[in-house]
Amino acid sequence: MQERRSNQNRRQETRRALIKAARALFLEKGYAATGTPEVVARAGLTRGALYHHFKDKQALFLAVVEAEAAQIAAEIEAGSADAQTPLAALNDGARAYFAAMRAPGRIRLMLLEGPATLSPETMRRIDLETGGRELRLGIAEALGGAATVGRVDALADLVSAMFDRAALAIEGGADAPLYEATVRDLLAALVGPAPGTR
Amino acid sequence: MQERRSNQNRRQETRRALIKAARALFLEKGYAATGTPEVVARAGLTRGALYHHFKDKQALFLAVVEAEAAQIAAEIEAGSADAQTPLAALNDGARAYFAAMRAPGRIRLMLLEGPATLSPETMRRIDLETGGRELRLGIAEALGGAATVGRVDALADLVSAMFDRAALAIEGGADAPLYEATVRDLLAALVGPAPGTR
DNA sequence: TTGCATACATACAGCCTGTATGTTAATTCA
DNA sequence: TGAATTAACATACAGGCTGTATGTATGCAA
Repeated sequence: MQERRSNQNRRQETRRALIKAARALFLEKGYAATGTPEVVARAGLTRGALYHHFKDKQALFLAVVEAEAAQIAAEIEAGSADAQTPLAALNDGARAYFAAMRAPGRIRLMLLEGPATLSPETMRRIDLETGGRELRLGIAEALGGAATVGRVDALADLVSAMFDRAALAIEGGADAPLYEATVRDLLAALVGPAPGTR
Repeated sequence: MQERRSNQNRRQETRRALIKAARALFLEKGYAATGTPEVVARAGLTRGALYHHFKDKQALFLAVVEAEAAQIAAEIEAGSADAQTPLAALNDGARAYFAAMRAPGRIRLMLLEGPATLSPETMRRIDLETGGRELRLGIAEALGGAATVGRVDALADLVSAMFDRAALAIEGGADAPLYEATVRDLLAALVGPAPGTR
């Protein structure tokens, strides 16, 4: 009664099982507190399989973070698809981002351990490959082409930092509506110092 | 030929030696890559001494981070002491902060591993106990009492996040003048949407 | 000076990571 | 089709690190 599986399928399934198990544990206990023996036990495999598919524990962590980033990006896109104006899209995106970041463990994974363990550059790359473009485009559009590319990038980076900090503060028990409103106001002030936003 | 030292002095000196050695290694190689054997070797002590003075490796790390925060706060205060207006003080403070963060390893220590290893709440507490008040006061003053306390806190937090991200980006090779200018403009827009800043 | 507490040093147990080696199943190729 | 090769794992091992338990000497207090 042996299951007959192609190597390709086998490989794919094993990788997924490892990433899934690791994701659950990294979200629950964090990177350092999660041992590879625990991961493979949960996946019903052995450490041999893990180190066959991933160079080291960090590579597994990277795979988990990339998958999570894609998931978060999808949630944000779903939440900001039908906005009328660029500013509205930014606001909807911000709301969706905060909602997505409420998932347990995500903040530690994506905002704390990710940068510390993988490097900010890696996180930035992942962000740009997944959801970060949206923000950059939104800001560029909202600024109406009145800014250089470099400036848009810098602004998007700084705004993204504010989003992250707001999410962090909210998880830490801060006044969520206050932070979200403050972010909204900053966005409005930043993007269009013209209309009567105040 | 025995040195005759009081227990109080002995204790103080040992603690300092441990923190100094740990600081050097944490700055150079990071928290996870630094082992306690290496720390005590550098300090000319043994692990027994370390675990006598600190509950665990994290407690030593906390001591290092607190000391470093105090040092950074001092550098910032020295660099922004003689500003004329609140906005000028904020700008000088920002400049001094960026300068302070250029010290090798500081960004990893204070912005990456600190939050990840100790928790953002702890880092926030340390920040408020050392340099963070300055920023809050500066923003409150610049806003001219037109905002609630909670709002000032949130704003200060978000602005501080921008500072951090800018420092991070600059260390990562980003265009430093561009980032610093963008931060300055954001500060100006935030504080006084009145003057002809553009 | 006698007894206790403090400041360390030494020794040990447990865990974890990464690698080396072994085994089985799939794929390739003659 | 069947032998050889390689991929996909499992098992076993070495080294290092953390935290604790235990031992020792020195300061301190009565």
